[in-house]
Amino acid sequence: MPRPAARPGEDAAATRGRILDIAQRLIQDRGYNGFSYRDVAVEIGIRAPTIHHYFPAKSDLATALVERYAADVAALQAALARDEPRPWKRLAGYFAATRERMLAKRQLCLCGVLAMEANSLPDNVRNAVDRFFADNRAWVADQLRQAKAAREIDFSGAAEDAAAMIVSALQGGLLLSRAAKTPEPFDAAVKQVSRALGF
Amino acid sequence: MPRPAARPGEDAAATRGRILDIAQRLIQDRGYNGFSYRDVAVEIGIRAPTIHHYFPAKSDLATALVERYAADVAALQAALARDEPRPWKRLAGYFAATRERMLAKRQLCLCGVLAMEANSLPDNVRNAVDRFFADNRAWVADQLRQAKAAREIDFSGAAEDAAAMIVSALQGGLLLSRAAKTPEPFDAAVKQVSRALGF
DNA sequence: GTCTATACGGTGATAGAC
DNA sequence: GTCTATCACCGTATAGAC
Repeated sequence: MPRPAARPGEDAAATRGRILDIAQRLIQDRGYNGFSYRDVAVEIGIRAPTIHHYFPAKSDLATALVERYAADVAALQAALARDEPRPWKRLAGYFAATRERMLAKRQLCLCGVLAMEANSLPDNVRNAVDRFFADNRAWVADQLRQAKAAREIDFSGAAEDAAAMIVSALQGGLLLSRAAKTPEPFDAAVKQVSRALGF
Repeated sequence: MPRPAARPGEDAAATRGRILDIAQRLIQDRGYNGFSYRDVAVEIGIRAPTIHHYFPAKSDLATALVERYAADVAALQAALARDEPRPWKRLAGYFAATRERMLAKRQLCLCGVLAMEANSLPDNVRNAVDRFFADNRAWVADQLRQAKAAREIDFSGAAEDAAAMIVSALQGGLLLSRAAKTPEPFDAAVKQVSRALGF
């Protein structure tokens, strides 16, 4: 009789959104193979099979998650490009956003986690993750070129290589910080990257 | 009657070694939560419960694995320090060894994978992984200081920060290369790191 | 040292009632 | 839209025979 909430009329897409939010947090926390529909269900207050109504298979949930996540990051990058005229400041904003969004909650990048587990993931998910990193590298490389042209920063070699190094350092820094249970390794890596670029 | 091999007298510690080898490959491939005793058993040609004879719990296997892996890497670093008088060459050898050992088999660093899954790992395993990265950072920082003192390379800032950046970039590069199914991102990241140091 | 048998819970998924 | 019931596994782990 005393069933808390979220039954019939509770809303339509609201439940779907909650499923995505909780699943994303759980994956960032424990990985794709480390969470179950049941885990998500108990947090919402529904039964596990109900989730199949929104996402028939677990891989459907993962696919939707990566798409939403990639769109969020792309929106952040677009906002930085719109609001911040100095390219080097856009890069700094990107670093800071990575730190805030991920490290404040002691979480890794969703796509970083899924890249690690790529070998046990359906192809469409794996391809979406690959695209995420390719897009990020391209965006970072673009800012690097603009900042260099504006003489705000300096680096030798191709912008694409520098971008690969930067994205790798961010992902790896998150990894080391998780193992160490402190933001120190991530912060040290980002500090050194910034210094190498000259800001 | 036609039982292939590895029965009673097959040897003592040989089976233990095979278990470790196969389990390490599977973890690097699919993660700690992505492999089972059964997977290991079928590859060896024994039954799953037999493995409990060698490693009572799965976490015991993981612990032994991290210890052996850390010892292997430490031995490599010691060999480089012994055989290579130029510190910058030792760093280059460390980068190359990471590339060969991991990327040739399309595998990640064992401790990188376990760091990702740290939240669902027993404390002793997590601590061993943390120690692995701390030791690696310390070794890299040491080579950086020596190479700088010998005027072989140059970098600004603290050697510890640069080491954090380097270890992070290596781990992240492996991650991006797994997603991309090509060594290109790793190679690009390492190329840029080398260039930033001046070799 | 390896086996068979077994316990017991978790997992993704489906069918059908309300 | 959510439930209950149920399925067919798979997972780690233990007990005891050989």
